[in-house]
Amino acid sequence: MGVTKSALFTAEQNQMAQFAKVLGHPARIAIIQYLLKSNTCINGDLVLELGLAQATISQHLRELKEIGIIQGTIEGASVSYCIHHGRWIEFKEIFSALFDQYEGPDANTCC
Amino acid sequence: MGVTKSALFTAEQNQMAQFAKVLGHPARIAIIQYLLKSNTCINGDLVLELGLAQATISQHLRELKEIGIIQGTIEGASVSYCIHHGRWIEFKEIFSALFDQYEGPDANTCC
DNA sequence: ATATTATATTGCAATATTACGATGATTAAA
DNA sequence: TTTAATCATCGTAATATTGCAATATAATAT
Repeated sequence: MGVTKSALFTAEQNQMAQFAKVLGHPARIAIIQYLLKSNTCINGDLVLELGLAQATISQHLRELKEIGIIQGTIEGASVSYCIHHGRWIEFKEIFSALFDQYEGPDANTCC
Repeated sequence: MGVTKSALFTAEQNQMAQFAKVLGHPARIAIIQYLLKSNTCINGDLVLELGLAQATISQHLRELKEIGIIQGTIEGASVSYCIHHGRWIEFKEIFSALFDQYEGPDANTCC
């Protein structure tokens, strides 16, 4: 049916999945990496850097913005994007907690 | 066109995106969390826990297995799943590195 | 005012994902 | 051996995602 049954899961599970989903495209990973390196960038920078069409980059930027991991500021005729500090920390902590929860293989019960 | 242009990105970017994509569904987050709590589980456990059909759970387990984050062992008539230690550590480090790369907002250049 | 630059949005085609019933394969129990 | 239990795979319907050309919007420059 193609539609995720979000009602079966907790708000936290849905949020984690939504964030992971946004990172689940190499263009969006590349945009994040570019921002980590350059602090800011505009759509046009990414068009040159990634080799995708302007409309496509704009769409990826929107998804990153919607989940809150980046923010955009109008700067004359262009829009300057950067990492959203608070949101970055928030997701970092959520996923660190997940990763740290793993204790390592249990010799008795592990398959 | 619906097909990701993987050729435009580095192997690392594609790998990170593929892993994030697998985590990008609440059922798969829930499966991971269940495994973190119980060490092992079988398909039937998850059907009861999550409320999705057996075929659907099986499909999600396959995706987690394909990326390597879990492994399955035949245990009589059932299959016992658990976290794949090495792969877990590998992804943990890749994503920790990404998250730690962020230095915080730069007052001069940040938007 | 007009042209230029930069980005967002719309509409569309191709492909991918999600979910599940039905079916098949395998093991254990009766 | 028949039955039940467990899981994977196939086929299919509904929906989502990806990518881009065309167009719209907004700011700046001429």
